[in-house]
Amino acid sequence: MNKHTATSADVAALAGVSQSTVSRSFDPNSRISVATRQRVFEAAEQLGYQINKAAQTMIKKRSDLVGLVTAGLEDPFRSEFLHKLIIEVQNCGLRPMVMDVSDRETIDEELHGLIQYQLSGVIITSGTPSENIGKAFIRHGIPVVLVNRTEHSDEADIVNLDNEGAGEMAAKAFIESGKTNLVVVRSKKPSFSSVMRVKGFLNYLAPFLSGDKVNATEVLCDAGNYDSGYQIADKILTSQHKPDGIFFCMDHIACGFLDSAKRLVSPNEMSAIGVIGCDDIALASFRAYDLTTIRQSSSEIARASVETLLNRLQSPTSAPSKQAIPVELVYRSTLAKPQRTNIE
Amino acid sequence: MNKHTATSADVAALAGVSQSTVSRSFDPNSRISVATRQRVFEAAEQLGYQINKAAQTMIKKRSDLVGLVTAGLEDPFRSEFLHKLIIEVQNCGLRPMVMDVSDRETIDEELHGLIQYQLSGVIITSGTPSENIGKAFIRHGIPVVLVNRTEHSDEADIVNLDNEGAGEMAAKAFIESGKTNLVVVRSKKPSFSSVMRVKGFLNYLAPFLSGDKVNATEVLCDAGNYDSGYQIADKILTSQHKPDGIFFCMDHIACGFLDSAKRLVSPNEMSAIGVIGCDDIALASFRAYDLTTIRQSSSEIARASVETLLNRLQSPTSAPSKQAIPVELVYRSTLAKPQRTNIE
DNA sequence: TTGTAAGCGTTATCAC
DNA sequence: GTGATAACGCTTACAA
Repeated sequence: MNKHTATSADVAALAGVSQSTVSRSFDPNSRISVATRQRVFEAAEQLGYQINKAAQTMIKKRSDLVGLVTAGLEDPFRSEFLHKLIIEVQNCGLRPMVMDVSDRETIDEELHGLIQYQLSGVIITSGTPSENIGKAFIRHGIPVVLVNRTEHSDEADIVNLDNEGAGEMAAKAFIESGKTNLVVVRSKKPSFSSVMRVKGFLNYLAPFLSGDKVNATEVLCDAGNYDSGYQIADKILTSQHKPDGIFFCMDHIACGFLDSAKRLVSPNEMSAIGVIGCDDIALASFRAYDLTTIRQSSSEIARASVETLLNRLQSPTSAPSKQAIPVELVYRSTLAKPQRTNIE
Repeated sequence: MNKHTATSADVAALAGVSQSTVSRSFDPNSRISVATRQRVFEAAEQLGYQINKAAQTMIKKRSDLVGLVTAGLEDPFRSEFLHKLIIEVQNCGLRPMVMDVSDRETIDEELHGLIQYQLSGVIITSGTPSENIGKAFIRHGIPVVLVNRTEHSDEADIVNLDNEGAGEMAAKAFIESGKTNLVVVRSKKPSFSSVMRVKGFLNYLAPFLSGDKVNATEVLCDAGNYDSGYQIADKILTSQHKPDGIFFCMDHIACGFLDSAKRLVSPNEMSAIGVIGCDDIALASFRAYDLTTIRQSSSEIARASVETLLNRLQSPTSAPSKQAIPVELVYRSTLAKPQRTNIE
């Protein structure tokens, strides 16, 4: 019907009130007589009026958009995490604006462009963007939450998984199961998570290694995906010194390995080799794999990330927070839960 | 340094030009002397100036945001598709604002809220939103692209997969392989894609069915996921009349079925049963499954969807378009490519 | 090519 | 509780 979209002035005219009264009617905190608000709402309804967010943003100097910076969405864990983030952001009345920075030359430049949108905040879940870009946001008054990216920042809030704890947990599980010849596999390209996971793994093992009873090797595969796991199996299973416990920094790599292993060693032999993955993606629980793994709760991180952002919006000047979300060992068939522990 | 974010006026002051000259300098279509533009850019750089999108949107009456309406992101095909959409939207200088409408009571109401953002367009990939909501967008001048949702709309542009073609293709492959006792499995809850896939499957089979040589049964499983496929295997493989060809409307269901089948029938027996999935998600090519399937190119649909939107933005009044993206049969080990066809 | 000035549709600050 | 009125930062005629 109406050529142009209705504005608050149109509503005001129809309701027979001033434009500012219309504005107030849509603000729950404004005290307005019930009758007036009622009349305004009816007029608004009739005209199909919707607040113009651009105008609102201009005056409030803040939109209700939250930037979600991601990369590598082909990794199911990341994509699951993004999904959870989207839900969480929505649930608190904000709008997720997603930015994928995979394979981008000019990441920092493009990210800089987000400043134009007067975002309520930015949640950075990719390792790619430089440190500087976070600072640029903060300089423009846009809160930044760094997820699983770094140990420390004196400006941005931090939410991490307990990556190191995950590594330790895997190492502990192997030791408790009496495994002595251990391998830890991560992608060649170092990511914050994988490096910390390996670190935790080796740290836990350190005292055992010196006793010479246990040894541990770090193996690098090409990438963090199924195919790399498939390939790396040759290297691991045909070595002279076959391991009896393998920790993969990502479930996907572990699954590739498991499929590949079926060609290389007998089921019987394979059953003697403990395998632990990391993330607990959906695939890990499929019967074809039934992978023992360290569960990272994507919902928990998402919840914590958004909560952190909301806290920051409430108290913009408080000191940056930092938290690590705990992880959990899920026993499945690739490493059975030991009946009794071998160590105390 | 500067307390407040720099505006074009600040830049103008520093560059010694008028505010409108600054504005023009950032518009590639404006003709401005090289020297002036240079001077403006330097001043902008120095002040860390960024265009304020809210102000820009207000005057242009259109933001560069595109609404991506999704649901069921736990389905890997959907999540992969969303990923591709995000990339495509980014690549044409627009910004994806994602809205997940899964498990939402008040979908239409919430979607209505998107009107507030002066979106450049909305791409609806979920079946949940009602027809009306699309009309509401269009009434407000926001172009709508419907993806895999419906056969017809006289206002919105449509991009579909060739779902019916996919079903036909599967049926044809079975017939060519000499399979005669066929089953088609879809999720209990009807979705546009699965219903059309089944329709295509049965349509192609119709002439053979009447000859009584071939028969086909439709089986419903609980949901469109791995577990439902796992469960449905019992029903299918323990029936008196075991099928020799099964078409699953989603790869995920097929994979669950395949894992479950390993418990129920011997590998030898299983090798006589042809299985075809649909979508060609990453999982389908894993060695554990190596599933013959109908590939739907998520990149292609994403590309087509965004292209459709851009076309619409260029010519707002042209008649709504409709296209179907072709699909492709990928032979893997669950149904081998026949050497010669049995029919002409 | 550049400057001046008039909006765009809200919210916020005053009066009343 | 309500109504004027002044921003907010940009684009775009219109003038020069």
